[in-house]
Amino acid sequence: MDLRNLRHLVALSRRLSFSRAADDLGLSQSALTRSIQSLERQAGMRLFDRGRGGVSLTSQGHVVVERANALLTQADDFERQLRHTARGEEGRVSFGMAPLPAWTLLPTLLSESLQAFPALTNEVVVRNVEALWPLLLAGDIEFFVSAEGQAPDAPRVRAETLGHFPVTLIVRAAHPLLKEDCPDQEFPVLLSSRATANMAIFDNLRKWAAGPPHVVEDYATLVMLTKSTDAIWVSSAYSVARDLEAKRLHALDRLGTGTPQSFRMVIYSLDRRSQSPGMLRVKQAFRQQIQGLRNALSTSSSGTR
Amino acid sequence: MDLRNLRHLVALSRRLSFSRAADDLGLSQSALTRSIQSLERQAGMRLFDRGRGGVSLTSQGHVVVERANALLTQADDFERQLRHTARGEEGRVSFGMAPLPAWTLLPTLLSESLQAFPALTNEVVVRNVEALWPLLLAGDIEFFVSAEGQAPDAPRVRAETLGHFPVTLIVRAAHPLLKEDCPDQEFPVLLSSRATANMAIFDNLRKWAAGPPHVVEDYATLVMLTKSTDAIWVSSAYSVARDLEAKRLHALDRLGTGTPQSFRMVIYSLDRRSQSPGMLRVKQAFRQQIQGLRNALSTSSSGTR
DNA sequence: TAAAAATACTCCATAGGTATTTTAT
DNA sequence: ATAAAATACCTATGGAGTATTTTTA
Repeated sequence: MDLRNLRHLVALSRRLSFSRAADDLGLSQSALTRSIQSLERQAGMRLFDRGRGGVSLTSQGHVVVERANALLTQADDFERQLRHTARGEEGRVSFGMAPLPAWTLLPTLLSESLQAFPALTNEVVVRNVEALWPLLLAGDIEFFVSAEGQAPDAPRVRAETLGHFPVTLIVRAAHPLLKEDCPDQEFPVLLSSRATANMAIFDNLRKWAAGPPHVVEDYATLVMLTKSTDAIWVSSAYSVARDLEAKRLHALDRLGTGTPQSFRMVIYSLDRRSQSPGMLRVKQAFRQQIQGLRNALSTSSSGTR
Repeated sequence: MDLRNLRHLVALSRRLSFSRAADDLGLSQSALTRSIQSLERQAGMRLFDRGRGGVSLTSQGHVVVERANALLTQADDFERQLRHTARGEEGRVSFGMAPLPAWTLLPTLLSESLQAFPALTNEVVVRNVEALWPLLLAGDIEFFVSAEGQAPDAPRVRAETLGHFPVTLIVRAAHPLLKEDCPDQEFPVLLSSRATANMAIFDNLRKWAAGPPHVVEDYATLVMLTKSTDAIWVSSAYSVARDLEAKRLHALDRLGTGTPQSFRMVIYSLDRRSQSPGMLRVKQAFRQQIQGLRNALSTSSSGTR
């Protein structure tokens, strides 16, 4: 059953004239005649009565046209949904996020997605990197976003850079270290991930750090702690852009030369799996967001000249 | 959007192997490969991930396959309904019947139709011939069945013979005329149609008839009258086969030579309209029924030898 | 007789087949 | 190295166009 013939059928049923209907369809009259003939042959019955005074539907024709219309409607729906799916505006995206990128990027992404593409189902898992790898390898998630780190060596993994996050030491407003005449003094250190504990930055921190860093995965808690104590939070300015802007938190310019000023935010996926349109959309959205953060921060810092 | 491609899609989604699926479809592996490629090109996205360990659906593929399945199901339904409609097992038949054929043929036809083809809607109008012609010409009914008569000359009409009905004079059991020694006596005459009043038979009846015939269109009334009075009913043995068989009514063998012994039962339709499968089915059913009546009556009359 | 549908023919796009090459484990 | 998918090349079916004939009111 060729849908093309059915489209011809309904066109003819509307116009009740081969010439006019053919015109509507952008076909020649003869082509339409043969198409309908072929359809009638397949159907095994006459669908139209031809006469000088035009064309009329037979009683069976009426029934068939109605059903053909229903079928064509569903076929059109299918094609439209197909286009949406191809654009990642429909369907499902399952992915993972490490806490820092989740806190930084997820709220904006989801609020945009929910209102722009209500038909797209987002399934997001927020875990630490160690927990995300097995999910990726098992195929439970299509990709995940985290700071660059070492991949398990077994599988073929595709790692694509989303952008660079500045490494920032964050302290509360009116923190002792913000004063010019700060006495040498030790402060507790907060981290969101154990992985960060091995970075070169941390060695540099030893000067003011009080003992081993506290690792807390929950961002809300970290923000609250940093605001209410003298702890130094090793994070990224991007993750608290709002609070920095409002001067509720401050960036400490004491990373020390020779230590990396930023880290790479990476999207990990299995290279044998193709990337879904939804994933491509998410990837692009994250890159734009990071670009936006970079611009916002550079203008605000140059704004305080 | 070609349904063929979608069938290939679902076949592949079931087998998850191009070779196997192609085999299922009666296609070569290369043809299936190209078909899926073409589909993916049209869709603008990958639907399958190919790997040595077989083939797997992408997340979008899953969604698309589900919808394709729904669409194909409806397409199959469409085709099945099309076949039914073509066989007259579904759809609608609108037709008319004159009282005599309606009484004789309709109950059997409808009871068979209702149980065998519940999806076929029957719309039957029972009127006298004069009332049926305008309905036919207006297109309200597709055909009607009545005894042969003169058609209005205006339109092109197709008249097809369904069979021959015997003309029968019918009287009650123990009617005076059934006795050997019946005295010359006059009896009232019953007709179901004014049209019959002009037939040659009626002249012959003058011998025993009492005045002009009574024309009654309602068959139940006619049967009741005939059974309870000495009236002579000019009808057909076919219309009261049951009562004749049970000897509640009797056929009077006094038509007289030279008068027609039977009349033609005809199905009238407009020759510019094609005949619907439903009409063809009804026509055939009527012919079979008339054939059956002929056999039943000839064996019963020969059975009383 | 004139308007509309049906046919005759031609062309070409494409689905499909066979044979072969590429790919991934 | 091998099994499976992708490609190359060819054929044939049928959808569509132009020109013409047939039909019918």
